[in-house]
Amino acid sequence: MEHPTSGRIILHVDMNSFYASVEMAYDPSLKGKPLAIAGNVEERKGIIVTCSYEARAKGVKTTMPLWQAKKLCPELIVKKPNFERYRKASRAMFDLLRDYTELVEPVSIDEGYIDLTHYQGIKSLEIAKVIQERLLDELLLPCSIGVAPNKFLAKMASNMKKPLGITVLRKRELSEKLWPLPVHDMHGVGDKTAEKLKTIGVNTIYDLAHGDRAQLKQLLGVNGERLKQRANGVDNRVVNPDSIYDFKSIGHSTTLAKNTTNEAELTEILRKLAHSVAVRMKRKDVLATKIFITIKYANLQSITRSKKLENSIGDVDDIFSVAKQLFFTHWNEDPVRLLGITGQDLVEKDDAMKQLDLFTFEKDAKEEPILSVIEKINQKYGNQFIRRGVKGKKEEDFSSGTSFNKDFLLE
DNA sequence: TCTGGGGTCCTAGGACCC
DNA sequence: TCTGGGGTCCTAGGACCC
Repeated sequence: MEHPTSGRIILHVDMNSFYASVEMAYDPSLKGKPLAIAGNVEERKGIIVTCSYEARAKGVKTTMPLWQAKKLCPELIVKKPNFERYRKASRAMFDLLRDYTELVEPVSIDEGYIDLTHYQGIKSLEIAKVIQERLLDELLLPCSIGVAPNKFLAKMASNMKKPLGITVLRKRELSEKLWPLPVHDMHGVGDKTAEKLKTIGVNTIYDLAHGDRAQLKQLLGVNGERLKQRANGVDNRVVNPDSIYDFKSIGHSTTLAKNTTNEAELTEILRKLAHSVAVRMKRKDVLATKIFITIKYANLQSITRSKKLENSIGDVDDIFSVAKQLFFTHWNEDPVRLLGITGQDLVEKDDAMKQLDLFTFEKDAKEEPILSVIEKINQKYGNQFIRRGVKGKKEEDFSSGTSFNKDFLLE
C-alpha cells in the first residue's frame, strides 16, 4: 500500500501584501503607490500592518511604527484596516482554489495549502499558473505559489519569489535552493531559536540539516528534532480542509489609549473585552473551561494569569466576573498598557445548534456603501464566483458579511 | 521616539495520586 | 525510620506565526 504522505503534490498559495492589494483592488488609483495599512496613531496603535511593494522599496516594513515609516517614505499613503473587505476577498480567493480540489486548507486570511496529488490530467505547475492568473485577473489580487512534495517545502518555495512568483521545490533541489539560506529564513525559526542555533555553529539550513540530533534536542527540545527533519525536506503533515473548524481559544485584547491605574476605567475595559469574547463564543456555540487574562505594563512586560473552572461558561457576566477576579488578584497596581481576555479549553454548547463562524451572519458588521470586490466581479462575470460551501452548508449572501475564525491574522 | 491583535504549540514545576 | 517512579492536572510563561 502506498504511504499516504509519499509522492504528494502540495501547493502553498501566499497572497502578496494582501491588505494593501485588496485596497488597491477597491481603489485602482492607489495602484503603483506606496500604501500602508496601519492602526490608529492617536491611540498608539500606529504600526504598519501591511504595506505595498512600493512602500517596501523605501524600507517600510511590517510592525514598524508609523512615524518611522513616514520618515522613510514621506509620500506614504496610510489607510486603516478594513477587515470586512479582507474577509470577503479571502473567501473569494479560497472559493477559487476550491475549483481545483476540495483539499484546500486555509492557514490564515491570506494563505493556504492545497493538495493536488490526485489531480487528473494536467501538470501541477500548469494549475499553479492558472490559479495565479485567475486570482490576478478575476480578483485583482497578486500571489506567490510554492509547489513541492510537502507543506514545509511548499511554504518555503512560495516565499522564494515575490511578488507573483511560482517556485517548484523538488527534494533533489534542496542542496541548491534551500540549504544555502540562513537558518533564520526557515518557517518556525525566529530570533530566539536562530540565536540559540548560532551558539552551536548552526548558521544555514545546511548546518541544521546536518546538525547533531542529540545536541539539537538538548538545545531546543522536540522542536530541534523537528526542525532538523524539515531542513532535510521531511514533513508528513497532511492538508486538512477541516482545520478551520478546529479552534482552541477565543480572545480579545486592547492597548489602551493611555496607560492607567484607574480601577473604574480598567473594570470597564474588562467588561467590554468580556462582551467581545462572549459574543464570539456564542456565535460559535462554545463554552470555555479556562479563562486567561493578559496584563501588559508600561515597560511592555506582560503577564498571563488563568483560572480553570469547574463548569464551562459562555455568558458575559460569568466571563467578566472571572476576569475581574483574576485581574484584581494579580494586578501589581502599576500603570496598565494593555488588557486581554481569552477563553480556552472550548467545548461545544449544543451540537445541533452549532453554526460555523465562517458562514455566520455578523449582525454587528456594518454594511459597506461601496461595492465589494466580489460584487464588482459578479456584476462583471455573473455569479460564477459564489461557489459551493464546505460540508454541504449553503452559502449566504456575500453582502451580509462573514467572519473567519482566523480572521485577524496578519500578513 | 517606539513596539497591535489574533492565534498555536511546547515546556516546566508543583500538587496530587497510586 | 530517610524517601521510588510513573502518571495527570493546574498554572505560568516562552517562542513563533501572520
